[in-house]
Amino acid sequence: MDPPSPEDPGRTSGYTLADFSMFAVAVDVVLMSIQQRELRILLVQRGTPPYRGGWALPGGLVMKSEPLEEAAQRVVYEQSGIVFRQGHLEQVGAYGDPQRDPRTRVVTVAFWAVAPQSSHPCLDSGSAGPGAPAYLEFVPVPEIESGRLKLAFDHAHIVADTLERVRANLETTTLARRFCPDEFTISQLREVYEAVWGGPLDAANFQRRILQSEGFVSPLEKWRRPAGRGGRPARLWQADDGHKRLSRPFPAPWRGRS
Amino acid sequence: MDPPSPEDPGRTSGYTLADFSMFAVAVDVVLMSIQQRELRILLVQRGTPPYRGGWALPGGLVMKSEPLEEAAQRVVYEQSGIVFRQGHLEQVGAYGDPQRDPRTRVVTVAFWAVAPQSSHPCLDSGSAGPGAPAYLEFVPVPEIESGRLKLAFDHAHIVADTLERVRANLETTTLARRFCPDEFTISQLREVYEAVWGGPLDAANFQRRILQSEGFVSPLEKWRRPAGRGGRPARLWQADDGHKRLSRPFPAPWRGRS
DNA sequence: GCAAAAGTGTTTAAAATACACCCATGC
DNA sequence: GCATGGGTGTATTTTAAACACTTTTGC
Repeated sequence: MDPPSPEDPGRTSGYTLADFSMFAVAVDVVLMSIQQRELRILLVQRGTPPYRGGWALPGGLVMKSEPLEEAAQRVVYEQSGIVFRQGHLEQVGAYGDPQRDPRTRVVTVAFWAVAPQSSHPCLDSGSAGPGAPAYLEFVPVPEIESGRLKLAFDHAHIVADTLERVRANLETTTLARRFCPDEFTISQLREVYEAVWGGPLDAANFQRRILQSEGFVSPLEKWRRPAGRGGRPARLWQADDGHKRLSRPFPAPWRGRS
Repeated sequence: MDPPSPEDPGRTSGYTLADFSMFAVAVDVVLMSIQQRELRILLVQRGTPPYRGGWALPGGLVMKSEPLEEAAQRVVYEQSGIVFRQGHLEQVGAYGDPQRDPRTRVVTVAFWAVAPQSSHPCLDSGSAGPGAPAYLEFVPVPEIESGRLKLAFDHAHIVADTLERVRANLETTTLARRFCPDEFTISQLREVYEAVWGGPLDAANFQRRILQSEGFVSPLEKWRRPAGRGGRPARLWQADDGHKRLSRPFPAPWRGRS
């Protein structure tokens, strides 16, 4: 909208009720998982037009009296069979460009969530209705960010915004714990940072830095046996309560310093 | 939604088209301004039910083919006469609780923006239709955060989320420049930080820290005469291009350190 | 001259970085 | 023993914080 000229007689005049229509409201979910030390995002191959055969985020329309968060959990379950924790769901934002869906105007609310590590997506054999995906898998983030994979709608935009948010939040909050099981080692936590930031961290300094942050992790009197070809047993830790902002940001080497 | 039981025969069965309805979509805007060294937010006193007479954020329904950002600019202009820059508009998120509006289900997309310092809101004498506010003013943030002022709908929640975001972004981005005019002094920039964070900063250390951050400000060969009872003239600076993430976060004393 | 605001210098404390080194295990 | 991963110690560099001090103006 051009800045309206101040000499307009009445600023709210000129509209009729027909100008204000109802909208289709949808949710799209960026479901993340770390597998083989790589950050991955669940993508579905669309079984119906538009963008039939193209890659997209799991998503769908919100029901009449359904909270947005519940819709996000529902569509992920319907399309992949994956159930994730309520606390591990966070909003990215609303995407409402009038042209974003070629069929009709849709405002979509994007969420991101963490899938349990063990979870593997599976198609719903019982239903192949509209919206049912043809195929789905956890795709490594580098493959998506390279641009080789074309995503439907504005989903590339949604993914980019989400990754920026998640990477930034790793610096300033205790978010990394969400990617870990209930009991975890400091190395597992470090692998989260390395997978999301996409680069190695000094294990010694990482350990100290985490333990210095109050309210991040608490020690357990348990140890994990070394896997593979040996190594000292690692102490297990549990997450402290709540999703907190760190008192001091966690230093991120992945961004060029001035 | 409870986690659905895995033995459900078909995950997508059981819905009919009637379950997916159309929604009213609105925008609400947290318009900020620094006046008398205080951060303030534009609030309108509602002229129509619900919450008639209560305080609320400027907002309204989105039109059929209107981008969300344009709707945000439009409703602020209609309700206050204030026009702000496109670049100074950022989304906070979508708020879609089924009970958030007592009349019908409304999904609102919240934005925050910066008003030019000189701008003062005025009612639209030409129109008193539905949605036209009865009164409006820039209310100091401490007054809102104290809880003495009750806000309509979930607007207290929107304001809280916005303030958290803006305060955090001052640390990690060059956001503060948006609150300044085209040419400004380092003290003016510091006053932005002090108003938003709500506490004093060391002027000497602040100056150095800003100048060390590449891509924040560029010097002009201009100086501002001291106001009031004297003082050394201050150099004027201009904002470097774009809204950038700082290479190193700006230290915030307002958050307790561990 | 004196007060006020802008801006620089200097000292001290704290934090990040790099990396050497010890610990406990599997084979 | 040796490789492997867990974990601690320590020297070095970088950054933040506190505040003394100089500069340039208005009155």
